[in-house]
Amino acid sequence: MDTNVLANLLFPHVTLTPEDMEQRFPTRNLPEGAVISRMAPSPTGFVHLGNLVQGLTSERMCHQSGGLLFLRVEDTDAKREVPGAVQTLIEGLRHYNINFDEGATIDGDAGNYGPYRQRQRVEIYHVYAKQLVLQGEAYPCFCTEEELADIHARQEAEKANFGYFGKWAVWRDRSIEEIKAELDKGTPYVLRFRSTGSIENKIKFTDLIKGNLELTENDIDHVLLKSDGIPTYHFAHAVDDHLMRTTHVVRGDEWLPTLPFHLQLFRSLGFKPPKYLHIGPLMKMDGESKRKLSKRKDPELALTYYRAAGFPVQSVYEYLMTVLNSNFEDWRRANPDADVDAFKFSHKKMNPAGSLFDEAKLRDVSKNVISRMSADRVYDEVCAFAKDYDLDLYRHLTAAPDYSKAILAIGRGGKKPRKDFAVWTDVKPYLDFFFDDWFQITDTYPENFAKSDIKAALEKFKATYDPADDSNLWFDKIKAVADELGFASDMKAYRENPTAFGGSVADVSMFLRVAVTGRLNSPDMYAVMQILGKDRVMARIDAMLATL
RNA sequence: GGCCCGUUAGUCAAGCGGCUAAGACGUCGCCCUCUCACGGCGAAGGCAUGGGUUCGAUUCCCGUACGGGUCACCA
Repeated sequence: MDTNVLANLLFPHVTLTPEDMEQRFPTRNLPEGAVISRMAPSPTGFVHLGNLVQGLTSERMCHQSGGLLFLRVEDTDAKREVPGAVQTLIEGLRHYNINFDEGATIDGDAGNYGPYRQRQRVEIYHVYAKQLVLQGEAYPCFCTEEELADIHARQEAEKANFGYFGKWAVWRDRSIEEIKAELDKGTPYVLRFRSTGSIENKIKFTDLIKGNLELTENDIDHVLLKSDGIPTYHFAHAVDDHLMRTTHVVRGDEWLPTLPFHLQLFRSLGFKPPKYLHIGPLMKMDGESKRKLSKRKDPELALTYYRAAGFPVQSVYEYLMTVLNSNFEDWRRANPDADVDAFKFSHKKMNPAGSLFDEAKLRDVSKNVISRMSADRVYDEVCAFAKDYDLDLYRHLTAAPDYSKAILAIGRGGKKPRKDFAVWTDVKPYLDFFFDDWFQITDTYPENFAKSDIKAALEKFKATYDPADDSNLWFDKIKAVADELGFASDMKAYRENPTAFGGSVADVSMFLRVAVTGRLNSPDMYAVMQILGKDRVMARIDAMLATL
């Protein structure tokens, strides 16, 4: 067959050539070793952990190598497109420190290698589609959906491999006349790749994460252009990543099975393939077994889930880093205050297998992250969270910012900061007793203490409490109260001979704690009283006394 | 079913032919000038399995099992 005739029949409007494209999108002028990579999501409006894992890897590799990261919107499937998705995506990723140097923006494009939305690149794809037809490596296929389903059914019956190949590839070797006849009728068609591969052959391939792989050649005549003229992912991937001069493709390892096809495409098009990093999936426990996190079943896959659950952005970010680069945790311990950007990310530290998503670990990372924040920062973040998810908390905090910050500053800073919060929803139960309208007695005294002792302790403390005292003097006074009651003021002595005393200074403290905070547990009582102020402390003790 | 990837404790993981097989989370126990939160110390717990190669295999090769992925005009 004269491929020239076919090419002009299918693409009469295409006058540009691959050479024109090369000139329009020249090789980028970047230093040796600079990584050029991209995020190429479809605009479904659903930003998930998988996106973030991939994006983080790309972003780190690009920006640590002096390269650049761009955003390309894979909107070739119009059915899945959600309005506003690009904005959601860009903003979501920006939260996580993923910023693009180039590519699609909320309302357009930025950069010289665009357009960055695939549906706007149709004429570019057609240049190469025509080229492949000319080379005899692509042909039209007029099969209907039903015919393809029938082929699949017959393959199933014959226990044959699935797919459009070999004898099943019914349009592969039709005459130009037959093709023209269908074209004249206006029958819709797709453009297929004419694969010369065989499943008898293996190809060797080195993935930057998985290492050396041995894959079976592709023998399927995959679709290049859909019947609406829009390319499939595969074809767009080859054309775009070549023209946009991508050096590294980071993607989920669900793409591994189609990699041989992609490699074929690059070769047929005369492109040098990029380096690939195929990341294992994030899994979760489902009963007894693991499985890949799924969009439909697992709400925790969505980034919005973590925001609603109250995880700081930085916590999710650092958790993901620990999953991606196993030495991140060690680095963080050694550099607790360093900016995360200072960590040297390496694809060599990435695990070839999938990882189980571990919320307990996330919580631990988060506690550490939050413990390193200043009180002001915590205040700001909690307010931002509460504004959307807990208005009551928001109002309390914003009505008394200095008071709130003082509370949040307890045990913060220093070498061994408190780690009370993993998520922002932990904040309210931690500090609610500081606010009079929330304060209530939730814990009660153990039965084995006489009310008279409790009463005496509270009264004695009241008589001597002076907020001007430093913490040592404050505590000495409590010890004195203990002594007067016949309680041990020295814990060591008490532990050695508990029966010799009515109780200990710890118990006296507990009497005060319940009266003042309403609970058996609280942060340091000295700090608590300092923040509450003498009036509140006295009022609460009086209220407790009234019940005894 | 075909093809592919993976497999070190409950989880995340170091390890890259010779080690009593790191560390972290979780669990449990003990300690720590008032509880809690920290912090410290300690414990339980592991190289899926069978063959090779080798003086020697967690490490290399093959099989098996198990887990995962993929076989669309979705990405």
